[in-house]
Amino acid sequence: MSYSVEENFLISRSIKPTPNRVLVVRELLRATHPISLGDLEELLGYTMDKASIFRVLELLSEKEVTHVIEDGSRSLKYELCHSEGHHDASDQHPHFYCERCGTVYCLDDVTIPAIPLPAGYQVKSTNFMFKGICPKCSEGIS
Amino acid sequence: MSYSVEENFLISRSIKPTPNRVLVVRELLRATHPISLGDLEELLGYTMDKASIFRVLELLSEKEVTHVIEDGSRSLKYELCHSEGHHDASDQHPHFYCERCGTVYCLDDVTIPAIPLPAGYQVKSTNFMFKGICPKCSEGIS
DNA sequence: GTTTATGCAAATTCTTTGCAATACT
DNA sequence: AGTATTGCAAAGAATTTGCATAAAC
Repeated sequence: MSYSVEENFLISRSIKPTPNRVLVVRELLRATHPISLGDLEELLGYTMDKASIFRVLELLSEKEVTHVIEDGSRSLKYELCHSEGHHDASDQHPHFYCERCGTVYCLDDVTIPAIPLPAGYQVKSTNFMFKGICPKCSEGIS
Repeated sequence: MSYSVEENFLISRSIKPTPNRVLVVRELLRATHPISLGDLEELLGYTMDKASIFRVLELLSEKEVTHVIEDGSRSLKYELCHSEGHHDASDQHPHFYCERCGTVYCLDDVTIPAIPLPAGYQVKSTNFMFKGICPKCSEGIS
């Protein structure tokens, strides 16, 4: 008996793969953009209660498996970290929020140079957001 | 008859200085950190309705006189732009959100190097946030 | 049998709007 | 008079919690 991709994903991060967690992780793995709790409800066909989705996302964030993205819309968006298990420099790619279509793009290829802060600030995480119009909306395609 | 600092501030930005606007701007000018609508209510001794505060903040944001800061707390925070009238590079200083005391620091002295994005992204504004523990909380002073 | 996970309902919190009353020009 | 501003009340929207049931171990 073998595990599914989602189960492996969870087990490798020391999280018990319950049915709801598997479903949520499946959507997060599929997603090409950060998605909100409401997006997940919709993607799952409103078969899972939002409190349950909330608790899965809460757990994934606690375990540092997801990033939480604030993009200026009212709702938080989530995406899986690229690194395994912990936030690190490779996760600190910036995001781009399209003010027209609302999509959040992960600018994976954009590296943020090291930015020295004044003494005393202990940085745990970063959130770099660009806002404007995305390529698709610029072209009028989307 | 001369104008107050707050009135001058508003007039120079083509905003009519009503009593509420003057009071809100006074607090924003005094503030050393970005503050929320709730903070303003408290600072004003709950003499101004939150809907009124909201509309002043809305107007100031429309006129690009304030920045809106998302720091991971549930509430938006506001600060006056440093430049006059328009967002520009000098406003793009990063912020630091202290996860312990909730304070948002403006890292004015920290300059973000120019970060080239892939073709097609039209950047209108940026929001760079560091999160962690601030110097005061690190020392156990605050 | 105890712990963990889930769904339902509702509470919380923050933001935003409708509308009547007031103030300004 | 007519427009703009304000306060009060309530609506909206998203997040979070309490609790009872169901599942897992």
